[in-house]
Amino acid sequence: MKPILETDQEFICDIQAPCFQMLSPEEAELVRASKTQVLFRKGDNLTKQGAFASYALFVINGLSKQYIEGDGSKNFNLRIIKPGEFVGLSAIFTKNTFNYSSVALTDCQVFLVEKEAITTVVKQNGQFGFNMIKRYCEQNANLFDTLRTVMYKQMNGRIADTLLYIDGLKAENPEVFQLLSRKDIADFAGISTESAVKLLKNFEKDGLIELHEKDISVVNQNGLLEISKKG
Amino acid sequence: MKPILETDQEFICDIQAPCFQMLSPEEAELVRASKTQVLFRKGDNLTKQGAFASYALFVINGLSKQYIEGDGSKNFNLRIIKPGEFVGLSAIFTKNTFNYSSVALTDCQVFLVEKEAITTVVKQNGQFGFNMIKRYCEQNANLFDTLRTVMYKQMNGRIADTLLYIDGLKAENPEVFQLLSRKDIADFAGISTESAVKLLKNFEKDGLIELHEKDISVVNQNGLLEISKKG
DNA sequence: AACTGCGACAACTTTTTTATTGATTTACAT
DNA sequence: ATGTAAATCAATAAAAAAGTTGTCGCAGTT
Repeated sequence: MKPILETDQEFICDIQAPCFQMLSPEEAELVRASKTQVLFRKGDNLTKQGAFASYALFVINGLSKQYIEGDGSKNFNLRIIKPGEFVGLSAIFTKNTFNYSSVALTDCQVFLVEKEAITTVVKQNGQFGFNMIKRYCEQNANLFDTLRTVMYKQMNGRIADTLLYIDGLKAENPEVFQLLSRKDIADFAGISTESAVKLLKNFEKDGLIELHEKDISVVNQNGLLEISKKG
Repeated sequence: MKPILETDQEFICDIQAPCFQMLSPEEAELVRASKTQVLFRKGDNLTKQGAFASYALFVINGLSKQYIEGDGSKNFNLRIIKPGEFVGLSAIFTKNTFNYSSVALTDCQVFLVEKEAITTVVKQNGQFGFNMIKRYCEQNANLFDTLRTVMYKQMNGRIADTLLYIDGLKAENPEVFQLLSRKDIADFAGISTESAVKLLKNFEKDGLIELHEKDISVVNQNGLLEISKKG
């Protein structure tokens, strides 16, 4: 009888991603030894806000969304996680719980790498550490932008930001809008679902975007940038 | 500004569950110090098969289901997890990955307790260890039963087993059937959804059960037991 | 070869979820 | 007080998921 596979080990049996290319053979071996590969199905949680985190996740393929949970069921979407990105890095060096949740928008093949392996390698390999820091900085900058948006902009500016952000992912992932509901878009903008629907219609009427079922095309990017700037 | 709570710390601020009553004040303190409380919303994964496990979960309230994932999207449901039960114990003493997934059927308030705290307490406190072993044994026995069912029984017997199992939870959780889809029931019995639907209809026709929307009442328990025995 | 048990597929119905729209209310800012 | 931004509510429409049913075919049994 064929044993039931916990993860599809054959699918990607080694560390191909560019981010791991700079590791020495020994370091690669260390990571390899303390990693496991998991297939998260569409809808599965990659991380749960508040749960203990003894590892970081590295996405090989598939898209997921990262969000913070508030009271009630009001979530705020932070970003779309793309292949080649880490999730849960923050849990490694500081807090030992995840400070956000994330959920797979499509099936996702993911490496889990234990904390110790990452910290060891970072300490040994400056280039790898540098990359890690760079990722942190980018995330940080994005968080500041998000915070600014939430604090100072109103509906129009927020949804414009959201549309520009997601549209920016469309080149690599043409299907990205199809994966998101109106509620998801609203949760990115931090507004109510109904408001999001109405604003999208307005934007379409104003010739800024086009709505085809769930897909959205940005027609007038400068117009959206304008609205984003006005706030 | 009110800080965003990661978990509802106020909701249950101490360890009330009977299972923790036997701990000495120091032991309780150890557990308390290395625990965190998380609200898993309906549909959230409590555990993901194959992911690293550095903690066990203790369910305070809410129901969830535990299942193993195969290839494709064929899941096999193992059990309903009730308040007062542990999830992921197996990951603590042996393997450091979860060997099953579980998902919240209702919102679930859950303690996560770090591995080390549990092992320490078990080593110190024989009574607590004894309880832990007892839980293991029960789970083990259930797994053997399940295995037997899967190996030797056919559809009728399997679905009878499933109905008897879930019906047994109804006293404490009258709504349990409403939380399960026909696919869920099929996945407990290890048969196709369509077969499950047909068999349920047959059982109703034969006066063994009654179907009201999603709820199911066992009318003739002995009949089901009979079918279960016949296999 | 005929039979049995059961999954797979297809067509269809029902239920649930998501999306949409207008009307109303709340909360600030002026 | 008045106006504006945006959430909430309620009603409906549309889309997606779940449930149902009949038919077929495969794999083992007899």
